[in-house]
Amino acid sequence: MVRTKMQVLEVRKKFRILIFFLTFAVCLTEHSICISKIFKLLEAVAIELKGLTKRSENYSQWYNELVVKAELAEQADVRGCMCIRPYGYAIWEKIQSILDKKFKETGVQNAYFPLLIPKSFLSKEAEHVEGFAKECAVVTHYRLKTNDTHDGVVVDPEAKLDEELILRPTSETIIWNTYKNWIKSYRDLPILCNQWCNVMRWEMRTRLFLRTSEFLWQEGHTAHATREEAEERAKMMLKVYADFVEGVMAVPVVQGVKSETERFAGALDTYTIEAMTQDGKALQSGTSHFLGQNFGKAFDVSFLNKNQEQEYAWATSWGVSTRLMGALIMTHSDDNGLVLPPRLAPIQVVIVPIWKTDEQLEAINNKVATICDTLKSKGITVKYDNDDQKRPGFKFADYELKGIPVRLVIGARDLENGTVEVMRRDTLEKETRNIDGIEDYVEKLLNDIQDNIFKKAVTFRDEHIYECNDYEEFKQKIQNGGFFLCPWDGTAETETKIKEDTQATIRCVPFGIDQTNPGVDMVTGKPATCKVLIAKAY
RNA sequence: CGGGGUAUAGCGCAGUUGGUAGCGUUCCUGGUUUGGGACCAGGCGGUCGCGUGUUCGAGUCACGCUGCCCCGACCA
Repeated sequence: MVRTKMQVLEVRKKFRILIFFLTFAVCLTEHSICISKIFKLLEAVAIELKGLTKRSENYSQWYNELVVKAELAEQADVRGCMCIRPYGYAIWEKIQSILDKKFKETGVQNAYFPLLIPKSFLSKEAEHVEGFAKECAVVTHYRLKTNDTHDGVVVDPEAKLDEELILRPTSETIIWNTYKNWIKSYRDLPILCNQWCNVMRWEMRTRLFLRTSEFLWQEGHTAHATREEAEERAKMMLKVYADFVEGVMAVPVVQGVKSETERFAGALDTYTIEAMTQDGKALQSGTSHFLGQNFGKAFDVSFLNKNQEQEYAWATSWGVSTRLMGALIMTHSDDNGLVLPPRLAPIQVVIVPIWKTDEQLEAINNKVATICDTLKSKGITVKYDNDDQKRPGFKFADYELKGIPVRLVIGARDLENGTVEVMRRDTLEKETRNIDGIEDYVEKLLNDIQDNIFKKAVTFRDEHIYECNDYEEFKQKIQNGGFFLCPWDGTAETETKIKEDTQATIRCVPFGIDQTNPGVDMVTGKPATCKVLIAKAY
């Protein structure tokens, strides 16, 4: 990180204190002022100057610090839960509004189903309960009683529930229990519902946005008269996700289908999009499930088809969560902080004035007012920060940390020359341009940034996808991250062995690759059924 | 659930053989500043996680409890 003048002054101050201590230490050697203290102070000086941890030093720590320092989210004082701060939530709201529109364009309607689900519902689909039981939080009582001293101290719950409730880990059960009442005839189908909500999964280990006990998501649940229609819907929604994640978030993904062991509990097929993080791991960013008739049978949802036959309804479900925020961060951001794609940035352009006198500020204010109006008329969100409580250098660093795509700086000097300084966040390149027509330039620049960060991410991903047929070579190379395209014999045993040996898992059977003659399995040497994508995952 | 660590000002930390708590930062006030995270001066802010015990006296010692973090198990 570039050391600023002010930081240098700060170091000098710290060293003055240090030298003071050292002098003291020399004077009082017989009293043995601890050398370790001096080292501790040195360490403190180093930490203070470091700012954000570098990605190359500790990727995991860099991520955690960035989420907090960019004011996206923080750990709540509740086990495994997070508080999403206004800036982070603004990004989520943009994700929501754009996706919501895309869903509706395919005929989906929004609805809402309860947070609490009777425990017995979960048990109705055998595989489903197997997959989720361990992650369920259970409501066993209602009404707390306070203690006898009436000092407001809440003690034990008083009334036990006859039937315990679970907090939804996902809503297939309550929704299909409801669909039973909605579906009598093929004329009632399809039903295409989505809900934006929270779910709760009692995870052992959590990380902000990537895995939290409570998280926000959308879950779509559709019911269809035919198998073909349901399968088509599941694939259609995966395409909606992939188009959104690549087109709006500028995050490239690999699309594919999950292996049997990795697929959703209760699904016949799980389609997935897998993003690659900068440390070469896979991040499952969205899934779409073809559920067959499993939930139709479990909840007795049947209808009279066109041939006058009673038939169980066919189902899909599909979801993306606040985990997308993690994918966003781990694809684009750098050692200076967040890098946001313009199409998702809550603020796309920030304008910082630099002035000495009130007259100068007023002149800049007037000039900026017209620029802001023109930008807004182009649909660009712009923030003018003439707060005189903060110095320009502070603002520069802060807006870089927050990932604002474009920064304009206008000072008294620029007013005289008719210029403006333009900085793009993705490359941190600065240039001075004529202030006339700057709005058109900014509009073009935003598009350039969107394209550039996507291309950069695609290049990075493609450089880290390897074809591999040799298990020894694989075991060695996978330790440095990356996606590996390998022939697989289709057995769960092989999958387990790979996981035990390397911690890597089969992410998917990717679409769009040649599967004729997949070769022989690199672990067992048996004929392969297909080539699969293997990676370590978040 | 097992192993380890930790708990002192909003945040990050120091606190020696037990003697009544301090540093940095944040925040507030005033002034000087403002083209890359300002400086100087002054000020506010803590029943030291909770409980019991030992002691004339506990942040410090003992015992118990609780929260959080790390490692493992777990993770559609």
